[in-house]
Amino acid sequence: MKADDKKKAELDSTMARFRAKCRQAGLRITPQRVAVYEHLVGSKEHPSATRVFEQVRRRFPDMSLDTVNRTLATLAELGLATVIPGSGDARRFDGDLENHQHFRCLRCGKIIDFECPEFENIRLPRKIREKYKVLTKALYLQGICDRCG
Amino acid sequence: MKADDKKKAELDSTMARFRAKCRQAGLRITPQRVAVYEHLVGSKEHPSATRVFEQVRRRFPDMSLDTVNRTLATLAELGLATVIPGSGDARRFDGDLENHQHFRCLRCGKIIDFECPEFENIRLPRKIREKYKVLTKALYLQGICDRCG
DNA sequence: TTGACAAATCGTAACTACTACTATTAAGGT
DNA sequence: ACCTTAATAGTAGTAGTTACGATTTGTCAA
Repeated sequence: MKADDKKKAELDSTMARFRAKCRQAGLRITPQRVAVYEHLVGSKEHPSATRVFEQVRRRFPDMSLDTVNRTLATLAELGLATVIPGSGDARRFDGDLENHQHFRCLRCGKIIDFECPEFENIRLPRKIREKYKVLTKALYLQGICDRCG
Repeated sequence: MKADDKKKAELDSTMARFRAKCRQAGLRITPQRVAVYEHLVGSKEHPSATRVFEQVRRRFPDMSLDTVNRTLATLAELGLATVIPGSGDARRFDGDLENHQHFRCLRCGKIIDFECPEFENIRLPRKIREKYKVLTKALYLQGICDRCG
């Protein structure tokens, strides 16, 4: 199973980076943090904190939702995860650091990844570049997905 | 004061469009709706529902927050207002229908408008255009503003 | 290894944003 | 002016997030 081996190697290096980042920031590597992060990078569903909690709880029955929330916030601060733009519902998280954008279905809430090189290469207006410190730049689409349309 | 006259005329036509849209959708034109909409289009601060409530309450002391929330949702449905992308805090609304984008300061929460023709002319990937029904497209920036930086 | 320290966690409570419900009010057509 | 019914005020309920104290447990150094 070559494909599986490759996946496993990828996960290993991802986890190694996670550990490095934590150590570098003086953060402890707790089983809870590892579990939350592992779940996030292993999931393609862009989960909310509650969703992560439900899933991780199956392996750590007495983990608290607060820990999940704090951990996700920490991961976002470390740059190991991002909060996906939204319009007022529960925060949704993404552990994929590759440059990509999101489409959200207004009916079922599903979030779909896509790439848009044209957007990534865009030049922001001078007024913005010079006056403000831009930390994140996202193209955010909303609409109806194929299953709901 | 020519400038003032022009502003007044603009507001008049904006309110006329509001009335037309309501009538067309079979919605009643209540003082509360008018007050909320007037405040929204007159404000450049991209207010949250609570903020609108606080302001409008000064003229309508017994208006309820629920009405503000419902009205803002209605305005968004009618296409007279938009919900600005965010990362999980209170929804912020915008009554400006001109095509423009938003920068949000992570420190003070201020939202700044800007235009980006390059973005507006962007061509979305085929995969997205063909498979999904895209209803809104936004460029969303986060960072630190000039006053906070 | 063991022990000490401090960070992280659990459990729970508090808080905020938003939504739902019911009785009452009032917009808009006749 | 009246009647119908949508919209509102007031309030209660729900969901998401944050805060706090007591306890646990990584991490480091002896």
